[in-house]
Amino acid sequence: MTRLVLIDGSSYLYRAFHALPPLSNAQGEPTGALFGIVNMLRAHIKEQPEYIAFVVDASGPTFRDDLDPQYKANRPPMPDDLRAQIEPMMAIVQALGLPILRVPGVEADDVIGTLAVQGAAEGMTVTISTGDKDFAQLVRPGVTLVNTMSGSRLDGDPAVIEKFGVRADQIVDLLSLMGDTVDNIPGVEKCGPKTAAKWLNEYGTLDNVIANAGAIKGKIGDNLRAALPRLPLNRQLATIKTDVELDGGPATLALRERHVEDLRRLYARYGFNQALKELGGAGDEAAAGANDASLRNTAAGYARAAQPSDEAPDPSLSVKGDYETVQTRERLDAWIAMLDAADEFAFDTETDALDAMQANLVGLSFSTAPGNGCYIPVGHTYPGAPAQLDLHETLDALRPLLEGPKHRKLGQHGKYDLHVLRRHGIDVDGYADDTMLESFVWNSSATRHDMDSLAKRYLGYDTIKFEDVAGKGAKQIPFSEVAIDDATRYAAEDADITLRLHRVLSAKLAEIPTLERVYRTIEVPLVPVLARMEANGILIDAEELRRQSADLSRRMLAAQQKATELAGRTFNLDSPKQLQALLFDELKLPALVKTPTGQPSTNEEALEAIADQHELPRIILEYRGLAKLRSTYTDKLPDMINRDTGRVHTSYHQAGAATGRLSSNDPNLQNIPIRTDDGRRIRKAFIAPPGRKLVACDYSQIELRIMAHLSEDPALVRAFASGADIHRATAAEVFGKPLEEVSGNERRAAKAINFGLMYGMSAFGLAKQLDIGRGEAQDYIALYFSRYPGVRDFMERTREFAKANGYVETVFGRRLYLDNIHARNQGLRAGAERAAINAPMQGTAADIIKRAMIEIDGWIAGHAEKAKMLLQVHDELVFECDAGFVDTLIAEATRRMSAAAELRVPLVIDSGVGDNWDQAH
DNA sequence: CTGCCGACGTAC
DNA sequence: GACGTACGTCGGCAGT
Repeated sequence: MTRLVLIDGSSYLYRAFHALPPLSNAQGEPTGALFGIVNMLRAHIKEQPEYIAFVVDASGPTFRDDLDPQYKANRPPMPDDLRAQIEPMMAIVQALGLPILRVPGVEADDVIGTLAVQGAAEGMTVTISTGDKDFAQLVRPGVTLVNTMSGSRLDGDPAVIEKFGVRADQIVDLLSLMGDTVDNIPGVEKCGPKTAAKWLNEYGTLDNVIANAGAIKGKIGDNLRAALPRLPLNRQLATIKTDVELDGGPATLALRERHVEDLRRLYARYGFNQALKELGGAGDEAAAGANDASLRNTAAGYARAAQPSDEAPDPSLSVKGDYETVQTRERLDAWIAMLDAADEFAFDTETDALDAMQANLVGLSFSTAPGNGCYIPVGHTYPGAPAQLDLHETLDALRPLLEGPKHRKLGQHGKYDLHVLRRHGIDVDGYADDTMLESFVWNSSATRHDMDSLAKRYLGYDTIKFEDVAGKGAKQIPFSEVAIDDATRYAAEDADITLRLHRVLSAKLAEIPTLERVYRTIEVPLVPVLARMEANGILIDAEELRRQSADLSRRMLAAQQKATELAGRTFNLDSPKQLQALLFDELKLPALVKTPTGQPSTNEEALEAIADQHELPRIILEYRGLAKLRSTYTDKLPDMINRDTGRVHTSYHQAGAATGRLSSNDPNLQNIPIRTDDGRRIRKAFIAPPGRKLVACDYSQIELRIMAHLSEDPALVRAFASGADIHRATAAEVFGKPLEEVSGNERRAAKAINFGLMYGMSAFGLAKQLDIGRGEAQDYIALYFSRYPGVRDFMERTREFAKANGYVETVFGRRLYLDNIHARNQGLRAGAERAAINAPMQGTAADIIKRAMIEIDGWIAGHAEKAKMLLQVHDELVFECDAGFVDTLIAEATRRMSAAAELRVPLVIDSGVGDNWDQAH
């Protein structure tokens, strides 16, 4: 078979630049992207293809620019550090003997497409080497796609379908629907790969999707219809040409002799020592293809890496690793020696369950350098599983490394591993970096910070997925039953990739000192604090909840019977759809509120609006309230009690909310009811054990205080300084009367304005909130701004900052990027502006309480028997402590909470004590 | 039976 | 179109 390799130089250059750390040579010239490219090229040459070409874009416009002036219009200019690597790259490609193709007026994509089709037609085996997914459209018999950076390979329709959900011949249609933000091609709003694939699987082709656009329901259907005129153009832009006029065909692209002296000079200049070493046997073809020994887990590899004086290990971040399964005491000791010699290493644990408070350890993995890694199985139990090291012996041997602060430990979501290890007797110290948190601080707007997503985003690397080794759904097996070879590939890769990610992300954070500081002084120290709070858990009175459930059930049944009677038939009160049919079709009640999808809503507001016309809406509201409490709280919480501890252990998600807030899940203890009497009763079931008390300390009006601080509004700052009830003071200010003459209604209005402002509320929203006219609401707001002009200026400044910079920041420098701040879509843009106004306040509050938690945790460590921190609810901390320690705890905790930030207004803490959480308020 | 999404409602 | 940030439950539906 004759082989033809077509290398997409432009895509690799960009991807290598962004995936690799900003390396430089001894002269300070940037070499990161170059390094990735050279490794990729050497891998291809090693295969000795007969024909090969390195294809790059020529400068100047192409036919796509003629089709759409906006094409690639929002591409940022090439970074200088990347531009500087182009000439050296071309020189090395030349010296390696690769034909370079650069065709004016034609994009590299189209050159590659044309040559691929010609090559396949001539019977060649064609490999397209690229980092660009768009090329999947060219996969066909004889044409394979590879990405050496991620190791992925598409060699036929089954592989394409697995990756994209459609056949290769449908890829263009898929891309047309999705659009491409990088190339500035607008697709169907909200239509990603999943939706596009779904449509194509249903209708086959883009033309058929267009023909049936009327049949697609919902908002996404509207989006599709709105995009229809654009789609044919998208298809033209997305289609890679296969019929470009070229001077020569594939047969003119023979791999030439390499120029050893040039290579030697170039490799030396850019510090590619490994490649240089392989040149040693000049003319020896085998040497050129030898694997990079420093990346392999040979005994020699360990010895080299174990020498601190040795040069840094090969920093390639984009190759597949080579991993060892550690099954003997000798190999364990060898790894321990290597870990001990490293300043920092990445670790990961594998367990048999997702719940860190229940999971058993199945194995551990470690990595000390990109590409290396080991997996130490200690708990695989399937029939025929090979002998493994003893769990306790292994942990004891690793204990000095893990429990000492000497080595910097890196993890991805390490809080989980800290829990697992603690429950197996290892108290980790020196947990120094967490890639999930690095990613979160770097860009909190990104929704996913899991390792698979980060590897893809920052390394262009496709990781082995959990389901690849353990299956999914009903067929999923616990990790303890995964074959050890599979487990090693998966688990050691986790540690390896964590380490590589850290190299990339820590370099990024270092570029922005405020972010680095948020990460280093807030997020990283918070990890063990949260782990301790989660481990503490809170005691639940299950009997009390059962009684409440029974009471709720009784009242639900009564409501249900009444509802059936009123409706004249049975129906499911839990079904908005059935409710909608009953209320608006059968009973002909007016549908005054619509859901976001345009359906008549049956939500609280809608039912309240028609409650004076029929008895049923009121009954449904009654039922809803009861059902919510029972299903979400009184029935569920008793099930969440941990069998071993007898307590409920929530899990705090540290990278969950873009503003920097924590979130809580399994169960969510940050939304336990408090506003209604029925709901509030649930808090009576959160209790302290005999002889102990629950203490709750909360920041009084912290976000409004932050608004006063940020806006520097004199009247608002003065109001807080005076210690007055802030809503009353606002009412007095706005309505122009003494504090004591403010009516209840005026205070309520002022409170609504205060809160509404922080959320970017409009007059429309305020009117709805207060059930007043829109004009009246507008008057209130105008009056408010005339009294607090600093607040209006602050809001305007914040919007302007967001528009100019694309992000807003907290007092401590945490950033929130606002992707939609320049959106064409008015609704999206307005939403981003509201988020911009809210985030500095919500985010600063989050920073402050996190700082307080770290300080309090440090103090409480010396009193661990007497007091424990249990819960955080955004502006509140809940503790459990000995009855005789309450006063000390309140004094010490409130002092630290107040001192967590120096603002222009005081930070006031309210506190309460009780036998349960209700009393403690 | 499983997985996903919309609707709804709880918290701060 | 109109109030920011979360999470959990349920019904409904598509697919296995």
